[in-house]
Amino acid sequence: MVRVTLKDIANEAGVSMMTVSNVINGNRARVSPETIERVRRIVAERGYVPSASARSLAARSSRLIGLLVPAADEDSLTLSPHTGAILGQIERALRKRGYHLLLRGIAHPDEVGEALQSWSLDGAVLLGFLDEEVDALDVTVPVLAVDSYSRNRLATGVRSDDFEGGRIAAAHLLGLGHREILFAGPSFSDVGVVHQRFEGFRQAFADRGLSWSDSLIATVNTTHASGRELGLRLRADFPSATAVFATADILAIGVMAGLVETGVPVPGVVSVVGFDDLDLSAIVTPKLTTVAQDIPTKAAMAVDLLLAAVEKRDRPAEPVTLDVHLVERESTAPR
Amino acid sequence: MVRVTLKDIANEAGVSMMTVSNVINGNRARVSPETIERVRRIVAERGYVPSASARSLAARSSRLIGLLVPAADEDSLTLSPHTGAILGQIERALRKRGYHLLLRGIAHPDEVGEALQSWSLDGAVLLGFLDEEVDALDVTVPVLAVDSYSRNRLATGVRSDDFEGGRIAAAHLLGLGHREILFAGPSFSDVGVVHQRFEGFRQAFADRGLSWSDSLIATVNTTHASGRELGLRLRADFPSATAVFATADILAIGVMAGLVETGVPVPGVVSVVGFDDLDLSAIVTPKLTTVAQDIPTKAAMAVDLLLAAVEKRDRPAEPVTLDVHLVERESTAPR
DNA sequence: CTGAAAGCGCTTACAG
DNA sequence: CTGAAAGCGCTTACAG
Repeated sequence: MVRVTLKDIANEAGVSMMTVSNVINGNRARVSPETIERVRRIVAERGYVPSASARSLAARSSRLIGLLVPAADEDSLTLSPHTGAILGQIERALRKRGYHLLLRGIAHPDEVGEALQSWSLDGAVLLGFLDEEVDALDVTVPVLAVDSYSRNRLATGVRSDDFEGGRIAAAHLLGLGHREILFAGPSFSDVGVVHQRFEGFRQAFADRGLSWSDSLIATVNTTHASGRELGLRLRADFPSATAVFATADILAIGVMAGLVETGVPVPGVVSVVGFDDLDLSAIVTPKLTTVAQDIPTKAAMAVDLLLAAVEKRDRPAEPVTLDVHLVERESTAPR
Repeated sequence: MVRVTLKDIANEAGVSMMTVSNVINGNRARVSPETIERVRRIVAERGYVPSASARSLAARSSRLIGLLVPAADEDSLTLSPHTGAILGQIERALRKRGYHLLLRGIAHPDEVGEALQSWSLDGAVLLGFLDEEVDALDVTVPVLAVDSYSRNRLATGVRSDDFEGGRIAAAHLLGLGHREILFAGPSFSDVGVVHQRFEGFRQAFADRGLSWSDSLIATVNTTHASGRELGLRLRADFPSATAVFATADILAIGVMAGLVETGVPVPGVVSVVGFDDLDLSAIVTPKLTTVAQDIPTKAAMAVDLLLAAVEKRDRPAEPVTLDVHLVERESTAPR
């Protein structure tokens, strides 16, 4: 099986390779309509597919975008439900614009540069990296970090309005009469997203002239398992808490599971609010009240901003912040 | 920013490009230890990263594997929880073996060939295609279809023991005293996986010398929403049914939701068994009894078989079938 | 153990 | 509107 090449098409059409190239790349102004027609027909007949590697070697552009996701050394990709949801959307947006997607797990930050260079990627979307990792990035092509608050000028961020999300979550619970509200999430010295949600959370107290006891913080991983553990020991460790704001749905769902296991009804005794609005969150019992992010828009925006930078051969534009809203379901009740 | 090339390294090391190439590709036998050492050092110092497109143009191999997933025209990828789980594992297995992954949504079957040719992919994993689509495939590089029973010699299949899975699901329900068991799944004229599960399901009845009324089939999509709809109308449409075997967990969970919404307790009045053992299935209420597939092994096996074929420049080996087992949780009870 | 030459399949200026 | 030449950064035989 030998490959059909530009030269084959050119020979058969009786024109130069250049002309075929122009037809294929849609430089219509440079070729006569009849030639275009003839070349098109032969391309279709012969089933010619241009070689992307030859093209990317000769041109400056590969039309390949990396989707880079952290991958602990021995582990598979961190494909949380949230990551999975955004991934599918990104592939689609890219495909519609004629780009291909290289999916790559990153075990060590240095691999980012290697991944970019190796395939001459035109750009990359970073999904799930810590701000400090994004800060340290030194890249030569446009890069876009999802859910990042990094100040690195080489990587634009796209994220939801995490501050506002934290604020409305707390405001909702405060409105229901709760005052002792536990903030549960990963350590946020290094995760801007969580930090923002925390600041918004506190703002809601301030807005009401209330103070919030900072002993009501639980530092946990963003997993169902560690949420469950927290739920199991909640009454022991935080006896005064009547409500929990968890920084991710999967975590909130774990907390509910742990609570219920120890006989604490949700929302009867403890109310729980999450963040994300996963599909899952409307399925569990009780259905989770949560701060909804617009994931399709986030993915579309990420691709738009990144490709704008790629196509202008420019650095990415300003960061973008997307609206969030509260979805009230069954996991919260008046105190 | 100009790229560091083979030639730069060769010049600096005072050797030919060929020698550098040999060092980089680990042809150690062809270069003296001192030269290797010197070249290695310079490569590290200069941060040289080989150009994958140049390499794949010159060599026969791109070390790029496609992960092809159906994508309805207007939709994003069909990234079900099951697909998402397997995807992360595949990326990891490939990365460990020095391959890169191109993720591509396929809107029309013809795009498979185009995707393979465009980037000179060394091979591809097909995830979630119908058997009839795999049947029609005419490819020139090794291809591996996950969950396929296609007879296409050009595409090897890897799947769980779906027949056995259907059998143990039904045997479990029969053992609990159920006799009127609904089979709920997608139309299986074209999906071998579902067909196999159905045959196993019936086998369990035959094993006990029982007959099964084939009016107890519900054809539904594999989504939570259509499961819920089935749950809502279950008592009306199938009044005799005391148990449901759904061919996917996400579907089973939807059925439970619909049932509970109409006041039918699970497993009090109706028992439900799923298939997959998603993370989700241990989280929902009641926790789902299901047939567990070994997804990490399925992914690893897919990659192993595919790369064996790629590296031998051969067609894929024989199809592989993986064991399944029943995970008893809370959604089933004696009749 | 090491190297000079040809070539992979395209695109990019530059001419006409 | 069309083309001949050079070159992108590698690897593959083939020599020595």
